[in-house]
Amino acid sequence: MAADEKPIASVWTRPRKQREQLSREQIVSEAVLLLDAEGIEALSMRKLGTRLGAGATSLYRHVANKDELIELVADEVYGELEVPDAGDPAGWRAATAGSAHSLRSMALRHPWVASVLGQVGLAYLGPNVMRMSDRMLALFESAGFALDEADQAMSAVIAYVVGVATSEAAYLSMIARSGKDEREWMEGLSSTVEQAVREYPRLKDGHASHVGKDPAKVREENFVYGLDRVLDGLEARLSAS
Amino acid sequence: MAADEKPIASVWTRPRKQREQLSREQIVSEAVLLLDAEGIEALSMRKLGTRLGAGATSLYRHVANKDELIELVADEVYGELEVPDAGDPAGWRAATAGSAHSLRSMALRHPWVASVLGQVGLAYLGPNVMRMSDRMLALFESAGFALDEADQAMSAVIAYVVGVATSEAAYLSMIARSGKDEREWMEGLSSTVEQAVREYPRLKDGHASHVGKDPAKVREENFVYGLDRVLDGLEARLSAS
DNA sequence: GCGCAAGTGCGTACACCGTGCGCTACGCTG
DNA sequence: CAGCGTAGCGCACGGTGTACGCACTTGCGC
Repeated sequence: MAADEKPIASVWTRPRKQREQLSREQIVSEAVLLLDAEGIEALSMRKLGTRLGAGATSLYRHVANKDELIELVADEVYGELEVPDAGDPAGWRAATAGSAHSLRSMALRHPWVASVLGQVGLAYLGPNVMRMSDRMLALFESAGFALDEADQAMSAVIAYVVGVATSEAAYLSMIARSGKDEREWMEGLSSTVEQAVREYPRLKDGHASHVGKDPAKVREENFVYGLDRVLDGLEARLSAS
Repeated sequence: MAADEKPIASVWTRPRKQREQLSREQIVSEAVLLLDAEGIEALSMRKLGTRLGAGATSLYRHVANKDELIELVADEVYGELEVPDAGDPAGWRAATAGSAHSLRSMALRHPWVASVLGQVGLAYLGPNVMRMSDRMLALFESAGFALDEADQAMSAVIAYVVGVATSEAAYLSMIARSGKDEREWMEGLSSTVEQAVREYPRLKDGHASHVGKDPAKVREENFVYGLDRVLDGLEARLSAS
């Protein structure tokens, strides 16, 4: 022992330099992990800090505040989207449908995105959002839309997908919170539904016609149906000019 | 003074029975007011209680928890929707378009709804939601859709409108938080936008073509464009059978 | 090699949140 | 008048976002 312990203390006791050094990228990607695992309401600066082996307020050196973190995180997952290259005009419809499916499945992979879209806007300045907007716009231009209309057409498709995904994601996270299976959950609620639906024969029949089917498949079919209608409408517009 | 003050005390000093009596309806409608005035992040049980002249925790006698309150509040504003009666099939398109406009303008009147849709789902059991779903379904059935397809068609239209409204509402609340005018805000951001958009000529031109126009009008036109495409797609489907 | 500025992490603190619990006071039924 | 059910409330607990100032490390100019 003896003597001034401070300088010795040794490499081992000293807290590894002064932490491994945080970075914005690290923070954002750990936040995505946390969000995927526990949902939006479980994201707190403290918990995220702990996960990174850092104190709660250390994150503020790299991120202005929680809202900014959420914007970063939202843009991050937009980076997962796959938008095909603009090829021949004939492939336009398939390419657009592919992008739409990619967007939907991203939103279902990260259901918390849906609860964040209403705060964060959709198309704002994040590099990944911009890149994917640009690529989609290229798709529509190559199909024959003039720039202004291409923008409107793209927005329409995105709006449709976001709308579907919002409602699906909300539904799925509700189920996830209950800890049950999608099927179990529907069975558990069926009596309540029956009662609520009593006065509305149309809704009742609608519900009845889904019973017994695979809910995930039904959701997918509904998505495709609407997407086809949107694309039909756009295609008609295209061949009119 | 003198004597046992209790029974006298008089109607005036006595704290008005024991408060005016809260009710679920009162709570919900005051919550809507608060949300409209200050946005979603300003809604707290304490603040809402105070506004109602009640203690914070008194609300829990009428509402299970904050999440349930939010579900109630969401259903409440769905009650503002106007869905025309199902009349002759010819009027189907106009009636649907009317419903869509009604939904969009509700969402812009109450921009917080957008940030709540991702948590609350859309179509779940609230009486107002059910009533409006039923009426819209009637619209599609009277147009000639079979029940199952009517349901898909309705969902498609709603998804589109929700998607547009989500992004518009997020955008508008962002501006509202900044305290600026929509136009001022866009000007304040224009240099940032220009920089972000530098590498993407398509996005750049798209932005450029909007400059100087009335932003609210642009948003409305974009909405109508997409809605027309969706309705075109549905109408085509209808005349094919 | 040294000293200093810039940048990073963290402990503390504050104001606020949702909500469980148990007490009180009222209005109603018998 | 007794008693009971119910509504409101004060308090407390554990959690939140984040401002602030201190301690330390790192990198750069001499």
